[in-house]
Amino acid sequence: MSATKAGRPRRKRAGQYHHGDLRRALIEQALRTIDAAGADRLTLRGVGAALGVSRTALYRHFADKEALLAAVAREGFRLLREALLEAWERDGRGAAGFEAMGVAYLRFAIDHPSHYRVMFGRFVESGERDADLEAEAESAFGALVDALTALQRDGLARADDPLLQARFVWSVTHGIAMLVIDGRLRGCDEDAAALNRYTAERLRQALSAEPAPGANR
Amino acid sequence: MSATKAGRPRRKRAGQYHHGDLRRALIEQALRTIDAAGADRLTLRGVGAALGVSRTALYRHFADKEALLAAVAREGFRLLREALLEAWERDGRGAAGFEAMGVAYLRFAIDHPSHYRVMFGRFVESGERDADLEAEAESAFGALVDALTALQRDGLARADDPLLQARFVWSVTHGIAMLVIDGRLRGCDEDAAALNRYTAERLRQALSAEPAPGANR
DNA sequence: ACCTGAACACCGTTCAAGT
DNA sequence: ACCTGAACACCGTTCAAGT
Repeated sequence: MSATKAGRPRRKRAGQYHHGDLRRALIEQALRTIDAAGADRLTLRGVGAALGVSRTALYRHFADKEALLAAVAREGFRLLREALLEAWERDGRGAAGFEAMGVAYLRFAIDHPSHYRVMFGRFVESGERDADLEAEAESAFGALVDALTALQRDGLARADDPLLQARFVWSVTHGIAMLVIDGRLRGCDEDAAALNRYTAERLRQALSAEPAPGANR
Repeated sequence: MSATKAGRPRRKRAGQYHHGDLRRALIEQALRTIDAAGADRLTLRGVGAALGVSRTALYRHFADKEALLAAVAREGFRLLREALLEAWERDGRGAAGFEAMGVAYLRFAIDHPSHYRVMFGRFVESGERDADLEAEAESAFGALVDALTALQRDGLARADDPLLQARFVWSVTHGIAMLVIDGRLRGCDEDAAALNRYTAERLRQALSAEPAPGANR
């Protein structure tokens, strides 16, 4: 729109570095590359080139490649949390909403397998972890804890430690997500659907108030 | 011992390439590096140097770096399968043996987190997968299917499709393993132990023959 | 402040050449 | 057959210099 945007697109004008938020643009470009080709194929030089920016411009906003990946992972947990909350609330904050959360979780992993992989499996040996990333992951996990607490209040789930219960549920869901995006279920669609159905049943049984005989409480 | 081993250790003797099985040595060296520093830190040049061999010698035995990693992953599934079978048989091929398998699985993941990570999470975008690796992974999974089949025969588990049931159990265990080695459980030891205990209980409940009323079968 | 361009120390992989 | 050494096309990262 503005006159300063005119001129040859390949040519850099003096004083015209980059439009508004380069940091944001870097994250989004990295995410595009990761979704399209996987995190292994991500190069800082490629990200810069795609944005028409020098390959060292990135270092003004990120300490190194790991920091960029941490930002991408953080963005993933933010999107995941939003998807979980949306599903939970849309389907009535009850048993149906809880199952919808599970579906939304798997959908996220299946739709963005490379992004999902960056969110986990990083920082094994790094020792130090990004505090913001940690907080965002905890926040997404919190959506699950809150849902289970609500279910317990309404007598729809065993009255166990919600944190422990949430970790168990997360383990199951994360495990399925990994098996699916690793392609370890052969007849992909059908097998995955069957596993989802079976798991939902088993989870219902595992979390229901114990009906077994002999328990005095 | 032999006279040919004498001489300067840094100096290469003419005609003395490498002792017996270089392929095996390459896998084991790669595994050492991965266990010590993580798969990200693995370089082919480093592996060659550690073995006193040129950095291109590797290409006589592996097509590329990915192929070496596939061999390392395959070795992992072999070791995992052995650990699972050993636990299952040692503890009596029953309910106790089944729980021992779970413990052995988590022990493997915790003792070799980087190796465990290489076994999963690879080959997202590669398309083609190593057939031998696939077979070894299937074989390890088979140990779980066999155990569940035996439990069902003895009336110790619901009579569901063993394959589906095994996938569910694997998902849970894999999910926990990932949470633990990602360091997502804060008070590492204590929290992990509590989660293991809780999960074992929930799994018992989820796999027990359904005691719910109203079922006519 | 933010960005650039050259430079450095690495990679994986290829290939003609040695034994 | 198996291994070597030089070479190629890449990386991430640093840094003095520009505006």
